[in-house]
Amino acid sequence: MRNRLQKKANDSVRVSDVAEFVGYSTATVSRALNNQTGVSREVREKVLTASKTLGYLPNNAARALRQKKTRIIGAVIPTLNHSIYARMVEGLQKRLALDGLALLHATSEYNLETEYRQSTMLLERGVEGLVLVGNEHHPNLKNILASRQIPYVNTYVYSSDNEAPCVGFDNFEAAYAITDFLVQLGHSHFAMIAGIRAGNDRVEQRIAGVRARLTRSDMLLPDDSIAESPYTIDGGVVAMKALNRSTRETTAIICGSDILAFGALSACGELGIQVPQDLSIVGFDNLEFSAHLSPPLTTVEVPAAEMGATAAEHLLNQIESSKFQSRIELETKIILRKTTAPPRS
Amino acid sequence: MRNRLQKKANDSVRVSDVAEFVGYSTATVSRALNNQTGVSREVREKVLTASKTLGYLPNNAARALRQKKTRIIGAVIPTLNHSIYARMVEGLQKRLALDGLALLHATSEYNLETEYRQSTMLLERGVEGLVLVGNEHHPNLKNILASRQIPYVNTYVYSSDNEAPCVGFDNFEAAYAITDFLVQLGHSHFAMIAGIRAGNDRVEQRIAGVRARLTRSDMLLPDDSIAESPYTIDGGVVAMKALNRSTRETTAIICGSDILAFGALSACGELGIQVPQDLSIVGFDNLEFSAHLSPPLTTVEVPAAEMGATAAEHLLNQIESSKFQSRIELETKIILRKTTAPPRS
DNA sequence: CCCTGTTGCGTAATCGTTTACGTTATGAAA
DNA sequence: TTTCATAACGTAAACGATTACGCAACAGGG
Repeated sequence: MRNRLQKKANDSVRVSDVAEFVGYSTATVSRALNNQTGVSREVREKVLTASKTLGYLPNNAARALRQKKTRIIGAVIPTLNHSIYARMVEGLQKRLALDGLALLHATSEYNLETEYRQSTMLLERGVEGLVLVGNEHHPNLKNILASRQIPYVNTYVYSSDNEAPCVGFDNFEAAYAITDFLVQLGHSHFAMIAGIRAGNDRVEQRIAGVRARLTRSDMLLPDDSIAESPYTIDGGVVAMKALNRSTRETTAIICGSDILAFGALSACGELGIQVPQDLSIVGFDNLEFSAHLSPPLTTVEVPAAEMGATAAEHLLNQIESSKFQSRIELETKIILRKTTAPPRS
Repeated sequence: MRNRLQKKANDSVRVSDVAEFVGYSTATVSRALNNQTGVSREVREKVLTASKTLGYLPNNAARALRQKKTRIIGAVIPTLNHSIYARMVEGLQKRLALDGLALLHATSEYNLETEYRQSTMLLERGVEGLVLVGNEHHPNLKNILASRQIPYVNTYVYSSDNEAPCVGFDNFEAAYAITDFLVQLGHSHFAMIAGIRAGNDRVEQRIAGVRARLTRSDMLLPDDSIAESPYTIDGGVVAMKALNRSTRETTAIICGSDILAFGALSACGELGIQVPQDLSIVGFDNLEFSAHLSPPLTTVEVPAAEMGATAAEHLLNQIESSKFQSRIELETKIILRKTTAPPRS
């Protein structure tokens, strides 16, 4: 018995083995396993139990070759180290799993060249769709995706006139809104701690959003009150100290990420700057720790996991129905906490 | 010309297309592309440039089917939301990419049943190796991996007598060491804020390590001074408050993660407990924020990215050379900062 | 009784590579 | 000159699934 059931460990059991075992053809077995029509209930059940007992697992490569479907989606994100992206990837992966798709991902390190290389690598792997971050990509990428008719979606970005398919929020508007909130509080001298602008269009859009709101009230955001900084706490610390030296009349600082705001807050502690009495600070992302900073951080909530799930559905729609909503906007929300107050006097 | 080069967008270019283009057989083209011997330099270069201009990308499914190699590694981790795992996954993926392998991963949510399901899903995808977290798994998992001869490695765990292949650190020893450090400082009344024990052997091992060190000095860690808590900041807050009610003579708290320590520290602020004067607190992981807490957190550094890279190499060795070091120990290190001090009087 | 449609199943082609095996040409050795 | 490696290439058979097509058997309508 054991002899009969247990094949040589190395070569696994194929549909032909199952077919032989139940005494039907591979065609019937295949139809039974993929529950297609044309198989009697009786035979189908035989096949199912036989494949259980034999320990059959389908060979995905063969299936993919024949069907021209890998059931794999790709994603290229800046980094997993940033929890905002990790959460998106997790949301993406879980949503895809519901439809039996898997996720292959790679990191770009905020570098468009790297993003391009990783994307082609994923294409070689046969991904049926691609999730990217931002609107700005290597010029060849769009072409190669178009020529192979690979659906893709840009995440973390949205605007009503966006050329490419996108799932995300309007960075300009979000920045505009949080700036508006600070202006309403009475602030008139602003600074920003932004991320690195090169290869990151979201940073540019947020800067533009802040500027637009300030301009409306005849205020300015001069270049020297924008600190570019990598997305690390230390980066926020350094940027805050630099701004403190160069622009002393500032009463409100808008950070491009809660990570940077954390650093800024930490630097304020060192510098003896009282938040929010001397200085209001806002962040972006609403990370877990943000509610627990002292004082708790006012910030903009970004629905990262939902964005991943929505991106997944976006691609699924593109693949299956070919009629789909190209641009999907997700809500951001200002989370009011304790790092903001009207400016002194 | 454009007519000649541009195929119908839908069906992509195959090696037969390249072969036809250069006037050689598919065998030669294949050999040239995979730079094997038996192709003249001249022809090889023709093939290479032709495949560039035609935009040839190999079909991985066909290759995988023929070679019986998918060049995909799988990983099942508890969650990506926890940066310690995200960092590992990133390290893993990058190391694999160096050898042209891709990573498929799924999350288990600290649930062994889920871990098992996700693992079989990855096996169907044809992963050639599996990265797991911890030593404790679904009883079937070991069997199915053995019967298919799929190499695997348990991460985040190490002991010299570990049955399974592992890459990680000795949780027992690490906990022992940090406890020893606190005992040396003069502490005698301890509490722990641990993670959820169910389905997480690392938590058990750390508790055992703490207990072992205390026992050596005739001290105890009673059950009611261990708070089990999910790995969130809020979880740390709640646990800290509970401990504060039940065990008031405690002078040192060992947290199973910096996340929990963050919450504990935050709760101490609320409760008016001075750290480190009234209470010493230590964490685990050395996350980015830990150096920026107030006071900065004394903790145990865990080399997450290195662990991922090492796990990758471990599997690569298993796959290729079949002789390999089964257990690999990584160093942890106590990071001494400001949340620890001798107990009051 | 014949005709037709449907159900249930089998045969064999197919997906795009890699590769075992053959073949030819070339040069060196005998 | 003959022989024999060796290098460079081609032919065709895999790999393991899915699926187009075909063939019985059977039921129901005429």
